[in-house]
Amino acid sequence: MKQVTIKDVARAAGVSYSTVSRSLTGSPEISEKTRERILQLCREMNYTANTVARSMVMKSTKLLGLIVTDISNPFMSEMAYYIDGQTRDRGYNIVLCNSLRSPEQERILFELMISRKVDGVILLPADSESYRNLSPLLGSVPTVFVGENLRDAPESYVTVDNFRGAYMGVEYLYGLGHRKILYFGKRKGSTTHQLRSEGYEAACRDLGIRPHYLNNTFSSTSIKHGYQLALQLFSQPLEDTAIFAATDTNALGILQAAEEKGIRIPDDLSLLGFDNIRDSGLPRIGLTTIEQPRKLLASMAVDSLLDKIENELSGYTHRILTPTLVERTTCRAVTPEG
Amino acid sequence: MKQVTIKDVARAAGVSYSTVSRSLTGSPEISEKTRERILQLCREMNYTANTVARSMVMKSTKLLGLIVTDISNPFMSEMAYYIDGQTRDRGYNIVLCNSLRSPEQERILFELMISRKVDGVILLPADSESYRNLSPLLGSVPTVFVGENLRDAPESYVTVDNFRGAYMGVEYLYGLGHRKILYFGKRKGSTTHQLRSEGYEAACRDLGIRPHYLNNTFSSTSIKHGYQLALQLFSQPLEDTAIFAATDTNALGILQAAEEKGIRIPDDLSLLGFDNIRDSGLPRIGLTTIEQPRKLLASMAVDSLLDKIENELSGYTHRILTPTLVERTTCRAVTPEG
DNA sequence: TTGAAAGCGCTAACAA
DNA sequence: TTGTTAGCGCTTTCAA
Repeated sequence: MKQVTIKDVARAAGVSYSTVSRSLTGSPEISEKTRERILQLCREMNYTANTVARSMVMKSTKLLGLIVTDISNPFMSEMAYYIDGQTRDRGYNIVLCNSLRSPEQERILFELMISRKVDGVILLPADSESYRNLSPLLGSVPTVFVGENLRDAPESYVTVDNFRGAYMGVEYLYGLGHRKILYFGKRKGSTTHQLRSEGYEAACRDLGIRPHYLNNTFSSTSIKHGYQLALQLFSQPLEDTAIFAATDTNALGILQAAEEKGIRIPDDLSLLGFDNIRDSGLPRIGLTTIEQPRKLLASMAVDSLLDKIENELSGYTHRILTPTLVERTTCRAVTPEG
Repeated sequence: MKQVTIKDVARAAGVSYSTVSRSLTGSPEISEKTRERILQLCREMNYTANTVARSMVMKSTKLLGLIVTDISNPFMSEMAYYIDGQTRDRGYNIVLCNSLRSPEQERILFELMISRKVDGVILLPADSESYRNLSPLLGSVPTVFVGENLRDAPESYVTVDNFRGAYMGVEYLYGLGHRKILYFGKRKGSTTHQLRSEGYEAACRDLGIRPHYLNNTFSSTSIKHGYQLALQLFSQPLEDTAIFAATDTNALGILQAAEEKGIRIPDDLSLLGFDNIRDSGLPRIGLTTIEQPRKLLASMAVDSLLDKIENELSGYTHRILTPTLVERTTCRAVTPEG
């Protein structure tokens, strides 16, 4: 597949190749007449500038690395959608990689992005250790972490206020009359989940009800894991009137187990999720949940990153967004006992 | 962000920079001793080769363009997941773009991929005209189309046998006793949909039942559109005992409308989808559907493309996979009338 | 086994 | 306004 280069165009036009370059880059130091003529010729010859060569001299690839744990996860793919939309307008393209939640893979990918000379990377981290694992590399490329609270780490991140989200969730359930609320899927190894369970606990304490947990013995969340855990839970009589699931995927698993066990939701049991993934809004599911504002999360991440890149800012920004409650059909009011 | 280059390493090692290059590329014409020493030094200096510069001279970026209509669509994101997995093993990375189903955007993106000098592109086309629109550019980069039947066009594609899938669907419903089967969401402007409705019609003819359609007046498919269309349908008494939806997203919309109208599925009406998107397997949904084998589709696409690239094959391949029926809970047996 | 040098396709500083 | 030229960081002949 023979490619036509700037030299071929120059030869055909009978000018030097810097003149062609000037026409292409929109340089002012060239006559409008010549530019028109050259541009026309480029079209005729089917010439498109070689971005790789341009990147070399410009020291900018206009490429952004996007490292997610798993693009087939609806939360991630929606984020990718928004991120692509908002960066392409600004002349960037996305190099997509899946870390598969492996810290090892994640490090390899991060190094790969560095050697590919991407202008920046947006990272949806594999776990709560990602920041620590990657920190020796963070000086090599502008980076923003998404969805993980890095507390006061000196690196940009944007996330949702998971503590507050969980707190709100408990308040909502309490307002509906629930006094026995189980937190389902508590999980180690993730700041996000740490904060969610802390928010739950704080709210319980403030409202004078007893916090209690069903721990997630799996290290990741998926519908299947939620289902297995819930099956276990439903094998004994349940005292609780409401379950607060750590994630929507967990909640979906609970839904499935409940259906099999003949437990009606919300009639017998209220269910509240966290994330508001796309699936949750589907007919027949209608999961009430705490929403992470994905579009906003994406645009904040993009803004932070491009600021860093384009203004050569060397600082960092932390943005914590407040989640909102999306009421659907899995929670109902009950009369508080006692 | 100062980057260390091959020259810095060479200087530090007291060798010429071609020696460093040889250590890195695994060239045989270098002593094992020197290589070890250099490699060690690279690690110490935190040096990673500049892929952009390498691409220039190698005339290969090890980058593949992936153009989808919308990565937030679960079908596409799963494809992306598999494609990434199978290409990264082979040293490639993916540049992801969304065409938003706009032929105009799609052409711009395709040109962008050409100027980025990707080694190949995998295209999930915006519509049935994509091949024609893009054909002037197809000579510039190895390409494979996914999910659209290009008939006998001289370009690689991999797709599912949509005709056969629809035919199988009708046979299944017929076997369950259904004689009045509505095809829901017939749509123009897509070979895929053309073939599906042809398969439906052929099966009806062969089985001696009357084909009839509810046309999709929207040009794209989404849950919302399916919902609106179904609402319209359910506003009058329905003769049919089964609906064959052109896509799972349509079927999901039907599910929602049915729920609102108090039509029980499958008790009052059987529903069959097409695609088997992830959502369809969710608890409480359990849509019976014709499955497109996504993982296989992805690996065939990757194989076709990499064959073309790595073996500099100038021909093309057509691969049409047979779909399978996934039985879940939205279809039930009825006693045929008459 | 190693070094010197050309060249990949482009941009931009400098000259004309 | 245009041309000449250096150089971006690398791989790969060709010589030594």
